[in-house]
Amino acid sequence: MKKDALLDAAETVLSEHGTQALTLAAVADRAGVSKGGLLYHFPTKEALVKALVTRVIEEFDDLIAEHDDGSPGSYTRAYVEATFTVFTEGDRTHRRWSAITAAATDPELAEPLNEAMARWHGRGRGEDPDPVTASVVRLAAEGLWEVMSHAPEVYGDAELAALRQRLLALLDAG
Amino acid sequence: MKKDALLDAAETVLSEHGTQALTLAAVADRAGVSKGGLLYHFPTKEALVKALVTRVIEEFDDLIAEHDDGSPGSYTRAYVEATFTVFTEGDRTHRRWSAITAAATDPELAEPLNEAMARWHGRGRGEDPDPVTASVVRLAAEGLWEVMSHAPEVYGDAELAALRQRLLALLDAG
DNA sequence: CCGACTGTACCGTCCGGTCGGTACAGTTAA
DNA sequence: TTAACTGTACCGACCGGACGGTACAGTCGG
Repeated sequence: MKKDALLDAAETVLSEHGTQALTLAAVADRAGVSKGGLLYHFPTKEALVKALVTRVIEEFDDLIAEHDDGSPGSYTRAYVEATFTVFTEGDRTHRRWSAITAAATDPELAEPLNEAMARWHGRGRGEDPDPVTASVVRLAAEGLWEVMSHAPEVYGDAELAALRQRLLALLDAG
Repeated sequence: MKKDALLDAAETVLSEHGTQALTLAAVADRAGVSKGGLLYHFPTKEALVKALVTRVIEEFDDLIAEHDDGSPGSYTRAYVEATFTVFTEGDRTHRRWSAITAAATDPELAEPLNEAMARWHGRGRGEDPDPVTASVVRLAAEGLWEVMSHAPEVYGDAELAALRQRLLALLDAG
């Protein structure tokens, strides 16, 4: 779909030049389209950003689902695996994510993000054997996003691997 | 100092109306000062935001220091305590923090924040007995910021208390 | 011909930053 | 004593540019 190409362009602009560079003109330019053309598909900038956010959330949900075999307690494990998949992919998936969430700080733009957060970290889901341990593990994965966004030099490949192993081990021990 | 009053005003605007409401006019208005008066103290908006960020970082550093008794492995424990202090304070300290970090997504504005992140999560600091466990615990604390900002309903007082206890227990067991 | 789609010219607003000026509290010096 | 001068704090009108959004004329495949 053409919309996806436009969203791709928006993501590129965002991750290359930051939040305040995300203008309709810049996105249209990047997509090889005029501003009018862009506005035809996304009637407003808010619509564009909202689409950006929801797409990225869907992507991550899919990634979780790929690792979730439905067994009890499998969700938290899948969440961990999905997170580390993003960071070990040579692809800058996590740059995209960080840039997008940064762009969605304003009022209702964050709404889909808040909803996703509540879903990802909500308790009462997979009837974890040890819910507190599961929370700790999920929170650590969440925190990793933050640290990798602001100080990627802190965790190299080796540390990431050790971290992943430890988080999974915690789930097994719980 | 007058500058602190201006920063207070900026924080108020930020946490009440979000990032894009942070205009020089709004801050000046909130502080009961004209735009010119505000610009006198902070020659540019970037200077204002940077001051905002560094002040909040200092505050958190102080909070950590309050809980750090210097004993081996004490830093990570202090980091956890500082984090939970912020969330259990009736004060909306964490709203302020979230709002400010959200405002500092752009290029060099995030620099002090990145430096702080690297410091807070950098290994090789307190010669932790079990560095991986310490990392997990710090990351979980970090993740808590994110979750509390976007979905505060997920963790109530009871869950927070349980979480805190568990994180400290992990450090003892490590 | 028709509707999906594109391009361009333009508008209004908002916002960061500039600038000339004011008020006033010292300080100096005749 | 007082007039000239200086530095600090602050004011508010204004400017220039950017940016979101609109209007509208065109294009092109079916």
